[in-house]
Amino acid sequence: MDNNTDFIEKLRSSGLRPTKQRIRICKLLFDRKKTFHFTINDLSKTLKKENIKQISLATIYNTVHSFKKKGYLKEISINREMSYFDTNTSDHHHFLDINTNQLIDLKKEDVEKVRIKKNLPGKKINSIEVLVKIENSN
Amino acid sequence: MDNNTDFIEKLRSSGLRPTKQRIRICKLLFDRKKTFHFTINDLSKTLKKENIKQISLATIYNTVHSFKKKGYLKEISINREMSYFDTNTSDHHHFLDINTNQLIDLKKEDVEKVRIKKNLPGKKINSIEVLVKIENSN
DNA sequence: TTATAATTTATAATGATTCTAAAGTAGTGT
DNA sequence: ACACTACTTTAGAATCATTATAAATTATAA
Ligand SMILES: [Mn+2]
Ligand SMILES: [Mn+2]
Ligand SMILES: [Zn+2]
Ligand SMILES: [Zn+2]
Repeated sequence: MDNNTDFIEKLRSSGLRPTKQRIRICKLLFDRKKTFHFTINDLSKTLKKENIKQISLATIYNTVHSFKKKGYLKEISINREMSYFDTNTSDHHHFLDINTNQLIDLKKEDVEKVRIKKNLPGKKINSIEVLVKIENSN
Repeated sequence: MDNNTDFIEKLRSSGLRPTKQRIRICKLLFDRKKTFHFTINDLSKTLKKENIKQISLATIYNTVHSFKKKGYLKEISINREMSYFDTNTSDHHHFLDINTNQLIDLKKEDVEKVRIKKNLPGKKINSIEVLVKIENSN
């Protein structure tokens, strides 16, 4: 369980001044036992519900993108309508439930290592992303 | 090499009236030896270059989405900024060259079958998409 | 040929994201 | 504590891809 000092350190270490807005965002994102997936819209609504004065959208976007750049968040883009951020920054794949639009982590051991047999001269692999769409089986 | 009659048949068989706009789009998309990837923007620019009277953007969007719904095109969404359509409607995966933003087909034999070991009760797999990002290796 | 429904088109609306520039704040040095 | 400066926040405007609208055009069938 992190405390403010940890967040301040986290922000500082990535070149961001610890403002109260950024610390509130840190609390929401990183003060948890488990990692999770969220959209900017989710985050913005949660921040609004916390009564206090609301944080401007621009600050939310800027902060989330800074965290992404610093590697504290990963972005999982599904399509033009759906983009999730992920507090799990390890290398992993996802289920996408197309009935609920929920993203679910696949652990390393849940997916057999993906082997690519094709190789393009002058190019190397940067990353491999697997998205498994699931639906109700009824 | 298809001819107009084939396109008219293709349109008819999917419940679309063969208008000259749709036939021009068919020609561009399907009158080729090899399948390819394109964006709406690519398609729109190509259509503009063909001197003749240009086709409205709304018609381009509507037609492409109809073809997608009918299964004549697949959509490969990379992120909010990049969405490709694919005239290769078979089940296949992709390289994305992050230096050029080019999408490249991976054939079935280029990717070892992806095995998912996790299983959620009440859910079944709808599709598995693998995106392999590549970059200059120099 | 005429009637009807489908289609095309120009244009407006939408909505997520980014930009702007004015007001506020954190860090630094005194 | 105070003042200075650079960084940050904010509301609102701008952007841009996509979708909606509704009037004019066209394909089809009687
Ligand atoms: Mn983004
Ligand atoms: Mn689409
Ligand atoms: Zn995840
Ligand atoms: Zn393809």
